[in-house]
Amino acid sequence: MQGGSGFNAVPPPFDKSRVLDVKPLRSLRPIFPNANEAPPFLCPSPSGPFPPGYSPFYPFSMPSPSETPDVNQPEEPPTWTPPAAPAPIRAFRTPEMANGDVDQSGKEAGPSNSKKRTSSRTRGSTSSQKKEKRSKFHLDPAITANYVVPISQAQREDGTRDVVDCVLITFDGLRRRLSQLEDAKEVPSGLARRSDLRAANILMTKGFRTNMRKRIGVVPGVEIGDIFFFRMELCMVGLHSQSMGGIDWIGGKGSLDEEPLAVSIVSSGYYDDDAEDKDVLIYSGQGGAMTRDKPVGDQKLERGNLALERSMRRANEVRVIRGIRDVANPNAKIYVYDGLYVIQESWMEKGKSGANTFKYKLVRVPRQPEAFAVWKSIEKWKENVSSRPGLILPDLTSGAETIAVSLVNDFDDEKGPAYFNYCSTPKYSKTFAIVQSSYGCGCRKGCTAGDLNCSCIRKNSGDLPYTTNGVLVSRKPLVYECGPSCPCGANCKIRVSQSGLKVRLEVFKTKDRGWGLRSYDPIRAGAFICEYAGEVIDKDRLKKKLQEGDNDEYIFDSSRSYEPFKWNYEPGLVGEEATNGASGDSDIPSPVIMTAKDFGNVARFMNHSCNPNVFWQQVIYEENNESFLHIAFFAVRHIPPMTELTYDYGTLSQEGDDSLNLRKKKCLCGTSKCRGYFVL
DNA sequence: GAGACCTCACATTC
DNA sequence: CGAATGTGAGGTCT
Repeated sequence: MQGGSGFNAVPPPFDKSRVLDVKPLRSLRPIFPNANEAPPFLCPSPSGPFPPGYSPFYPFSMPSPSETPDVNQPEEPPTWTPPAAPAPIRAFRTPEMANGDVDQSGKEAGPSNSKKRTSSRTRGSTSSQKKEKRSKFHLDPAITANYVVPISQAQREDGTRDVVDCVLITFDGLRRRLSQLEDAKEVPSGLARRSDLRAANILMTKGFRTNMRKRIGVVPGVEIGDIFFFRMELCMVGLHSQSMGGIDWIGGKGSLDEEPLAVSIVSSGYYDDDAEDKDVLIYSGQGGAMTRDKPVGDQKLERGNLALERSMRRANEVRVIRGIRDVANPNAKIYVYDGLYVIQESWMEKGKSGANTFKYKLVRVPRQPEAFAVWKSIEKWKENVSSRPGLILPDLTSGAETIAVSLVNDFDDEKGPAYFNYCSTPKYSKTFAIVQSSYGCGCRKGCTAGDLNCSCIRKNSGDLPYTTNGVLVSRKPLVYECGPSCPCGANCKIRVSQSGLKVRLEVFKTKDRGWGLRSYDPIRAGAFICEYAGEVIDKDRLKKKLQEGDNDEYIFDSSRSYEPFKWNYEPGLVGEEATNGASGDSDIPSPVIMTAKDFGNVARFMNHSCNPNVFWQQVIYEENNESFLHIAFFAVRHIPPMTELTYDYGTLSQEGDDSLNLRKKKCLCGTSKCRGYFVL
């Protein structure tokens, strides 16, 4: 995920200047360097003098840069070693098997034997070693044992952007796969529910997590504006390690000289917090709420409440995560990391039920990039498009898409991109129809997961390629969607990419890369964004076009070389040798080349990045009794609103052709993985 | 070290 | 659709 709050062409995915802004705000550096060596608690006056070993408090004095962990250090990408042998997750044990074989699964899980190693009381550098406990779930050992954990011990303690991305992408890949199995009821009931918890449990048991060392302030690799779709995601990247609790803290384990200090809170609306203001949050303490076996009671100054109280006295920063109702899925919440806050005051008041409730007034530390504030602005723009500053056109598609796409320039005076014809689907000439016997499935009521009588599901190797939420489960050489001759209705789960835009997009002027594309809505990993529409041409015509000096900057070419990246949880499908899940695979009838110079859709505005947040996937479905390939774009990871959408344009597979080499351009993606150039 | 306790989840059902 | 409900997880703490 990329930080995504810049209004003005912040080059995602990694705007270093923005992160630099955050750094000085970090104040109290290791308060508890080590539980065993920590000096007794001291509370210096804000203006000093400060006891040795303590940094002064912000804002009275800035911490010295050398004491601030450098979020922007060159990152060591996690080395990714796929398992030696493919281990499909489909191989779940039945409960009977698992119960009869508990010892074996424990043994096979490897690290689980090491739980004696450290006392659970030790904190600091050894804290993560105790975590390698046994999973509660009885999985086929082949799933867990073969899995090489690509997270080093150091990365487990302290993350980087790449490690955080890796953890989240792996988590959601596994979660989607489990969810797919659950939908298909391929797993014994009861084992499959809550794929989020199960995925997190499997990975965390293997030590597949980061930032386990709890800390006050900045969490390396997590950026303000990052979004999460499950509480477990917050745990896995060390942003907030309580799986349910709203307040997370360190210290205070019963000893008097070690007071608890809050590190983070999640405001999700369970208590009546006041979360309307973008910079101020009135947060309720924990406890006292009515549960099944307990009536409403007064809150006590203990646990999280005590930690918040102590953090207020010390003017410590507290990370704030705001839970927001997901408009696309009203049952669910999206968690937005809104940066650091300080607690300005606290009081006790009578809640609705008459019981005493703690209240904390948290105020956002200034000079941080906007996050929640962006959401508030977008809310207004969506109500009334003309309130969007810099708006040129409310809908540049002139109604061709199901959802309007704004054209905005809040950067300079340019009035819009060069003229082109908007078309929402690719223009194929007859010669490109795929010779393929086309036949529909027979599902009258819509295709249901696990129904192997459905020929469309069978074409997708027996899986429904999308989850119930319409999220793509795995990258594949080809995804088969239902077509017009399928009797399933338009609401069929296998009609995701053909049903048009789902998120509110904006074409905007970037600061140095022409026009770009971004979204007002949050986009979760695997969600469909748009397809690539243009005129389909063949290789020869492309070559000729370029030799004639046509300066076409809107080419899509699936036959280029694409940087491999791991997205599916399943090892083997998209492995180290496979490229973009496409080229070189015999499943692909023919490469797809399109130009969107004269005819195209929003996808023509997506810029290149060497570390993109969007990937393409070939999709096929039949139209007018002939099948055509489509290029559909899906989110690599969760993408916060207003983050520029980018994909990898790929590199040329055959070097030496001058007309092609001329199309190399200097890359401005600014990511740590930048190759230095890209190909138009 | 085992287990009780705490908790602003989530999905499903009504 | 909101409320009710059941099954949860990691961390804290005894």
